[in-house]
Amino acid sequence: MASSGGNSNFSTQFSSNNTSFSDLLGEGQYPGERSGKIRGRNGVLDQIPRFKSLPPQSLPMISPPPVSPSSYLSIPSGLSPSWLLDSPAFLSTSNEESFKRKHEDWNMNKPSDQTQFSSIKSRTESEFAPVQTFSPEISISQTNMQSNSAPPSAHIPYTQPPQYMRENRKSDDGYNWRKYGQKQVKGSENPRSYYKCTYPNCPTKKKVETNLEGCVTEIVYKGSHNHPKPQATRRSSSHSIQPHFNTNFENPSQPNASLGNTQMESAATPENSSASFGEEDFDHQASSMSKSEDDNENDREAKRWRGENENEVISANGNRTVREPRIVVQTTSDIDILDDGSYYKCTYMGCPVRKHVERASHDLRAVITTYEGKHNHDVPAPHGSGSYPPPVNRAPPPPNNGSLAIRPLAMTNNLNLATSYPKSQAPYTLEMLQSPGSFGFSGFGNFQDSYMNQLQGDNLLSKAKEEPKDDYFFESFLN
DNA sequence: TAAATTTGACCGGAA
DNA sequence: GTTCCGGTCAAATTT
Repeated sequence: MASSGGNSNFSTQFSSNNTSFSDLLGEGQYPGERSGKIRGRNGVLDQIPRFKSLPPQSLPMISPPPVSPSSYLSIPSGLSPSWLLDSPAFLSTSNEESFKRKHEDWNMNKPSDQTQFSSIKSRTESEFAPVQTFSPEISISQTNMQSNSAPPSAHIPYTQPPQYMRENRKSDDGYNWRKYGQKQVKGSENPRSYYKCTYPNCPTKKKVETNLEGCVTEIVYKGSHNHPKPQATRRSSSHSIQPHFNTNFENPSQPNASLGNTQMESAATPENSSASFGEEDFDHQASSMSKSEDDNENDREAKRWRGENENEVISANGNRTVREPRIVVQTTSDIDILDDGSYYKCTYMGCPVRKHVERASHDLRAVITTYEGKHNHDVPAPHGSGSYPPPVNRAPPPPNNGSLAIRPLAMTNNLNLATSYPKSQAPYTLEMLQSPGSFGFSGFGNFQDSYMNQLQGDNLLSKAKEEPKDDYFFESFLN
């Protein structure tokens, strides 16, 4: 996916510096890597985190702290990116010393008044730590941003400072997970991590597969929690606030489906409803949405206890695979749908499809999506999947082995295809659902209808509502 | 010292 | 019976 592009950007931008890699590595230690010794899976990875600690000197304005704020921060609506850029923590520093100082500032110098930024800062430290804790779309977007102007920020795989991992133990799904194993699955370059719910006697497990960039590509849940979600999920004092630039199309009423934490499982767990507006600072911003959020939260909580979740799919063997809330951002021409006023058009070259999304007058949560034309191409391939623009004739999806897993559309680096495509042209992830044996209960057709209805309902409402903001947000960064 | 992660080894099911 | 491979265990490591 973005690995090719991202890495190439990485190397390109990096080599463009006169500073050698080793110079940049210097004596600096990776924040959080106290010993300076990185236990990597291979030599390359061993070096990566060091680079993360020392941004190239010629990096532009957003000289990334352990993690590039632009990468990990989700900025709430109403919070201008330029405001962030103007904030002290975003002031450029060009050497290690200043970088460290800045990082310390982030850690130490809390503003006297708990501003929005302080909340963001706190969030950044604790949850947007240098881990790949975001939706793959974000990663891709990040890559795209890099390709345009942004620095080769911290979006580098694998190596997480352990203390950050600690903080990530409790993912944003609200449950506590303990990693008990990791495997390199054959046939996939993506390592798979195994987690258990730490709640006593809770049998729930999950497998989290991440790509080489550390982005979660698949999460499979096994079993159900036999306990309520631990408290203090939504109002986490330690994590302060989670100001998210919400593009959670799956749950439009969630202003803040949290990203971050355990890899990006937070955004991908069944309880991605763990919207985490926590601090007063953001309450007012969230207030307009909080009620519906709470209502939905209650509903989701009820579903949780019934073993239901609007974002999950239950396979024949009982596994639950969770659709991740899409964080989809348009940053380059590598998009499939462009905002065209209240209209959207497919960006595939020569594709005439346009869609019109309008809000239903009788129900503000419903939208009416009208497609004009028909796609003359297949679903765009994931970024870095080998070819882009997407080939018209793409290899069929891998066979479903019964453990139904909907791979995040994340890799697609575009608008959520599931929501972008007319029902008849749903991406293969949905087609997978239809494959014989891939689903173990009857009435799947209804499920799919429901699923699609949801996608074309709630999600599109959100999308229609959020896309322009996404554009504006990143354009603000790029300009 | 406790708690959590890492990672090589082991186990068991499937081919 | 053998091999492969996913899943799990548990000692070592880290913080």
